[in-house]
Amino acid sequence: MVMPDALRRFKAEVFQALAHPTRIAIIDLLGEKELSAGELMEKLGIEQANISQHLAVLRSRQLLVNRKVGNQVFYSVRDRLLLEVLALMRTYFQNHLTGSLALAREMSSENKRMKATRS
Amino acid sequence: MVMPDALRRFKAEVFQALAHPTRIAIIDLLGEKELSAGELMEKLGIEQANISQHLAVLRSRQLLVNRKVGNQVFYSVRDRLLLEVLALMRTYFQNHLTGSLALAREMSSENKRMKATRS
DNA sequence: ATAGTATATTCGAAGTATCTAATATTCGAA
DNA sequence: TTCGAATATTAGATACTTCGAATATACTAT
Repeated sequence: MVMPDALRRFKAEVFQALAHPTRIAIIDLLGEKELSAGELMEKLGIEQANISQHLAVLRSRQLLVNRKVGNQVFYSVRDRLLLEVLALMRTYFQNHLTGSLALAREMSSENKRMKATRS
Repeated sequence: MVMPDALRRFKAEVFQALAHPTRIAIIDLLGEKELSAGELMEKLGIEQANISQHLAVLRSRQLLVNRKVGNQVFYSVRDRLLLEVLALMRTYFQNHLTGSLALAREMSSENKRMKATRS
């Protein structure tokens, strides 16, 4: 029996939300601790409007929640289960990165550092 | 320290591959057993060219492998870890589906059946 | 009230994804 | 070798995503 289409669309939307390097970086950072939009902007070194747009995507798919404190808006991951999914994916990526040759070349110098750190 | 950009792009590509309802359906079906392109086409009821294109996406990101048997091409999931990721996501979706109101409405009749089946 | 800071939204250009229809390739059987 | 079946690729139309620039909103402090 085939999964209901509505559920497949829902899943696809969540994956779609994760399908951008900047948004992956955002979720990884927020997995450690809550951060304001401005702090994220600083850490990622991208335009204010751009991060705001990416946050809007993650909000609209309900991967993030936010709370206002005065002038600032602090974001965090809505459900830590999502972080477990990402952790599992990390294992997956480690299994297959070396098979991805063009990438391996591009990353040869960053490789050792990476293995020592969390992602 | 921020994750290297090349790695973030690689991850994003994998999520991108999962970011389509038809492709999610394909992976779910192949999680049970190897199937030919034609069998997938039949089960999903979509155009031949279309499924072939979706299979090409999944192949190019190396989520699937294939073997030829005469005229046919059989596909299977390359790494079962990916299926574990999808299984975890199922739990995630169950936690949040009910919060997604428009969807809940759309699915009200399929709901009980769904909980009884694997997805 | 006004100015300043933090964040969100809108707009338009450029790029990417998706679909169908048409065509190409590959293989086995007659 | 030609035919038919299974699959892949290409082409072109349409829809979606992404970006930076400009503008809007919301809140604080003066």
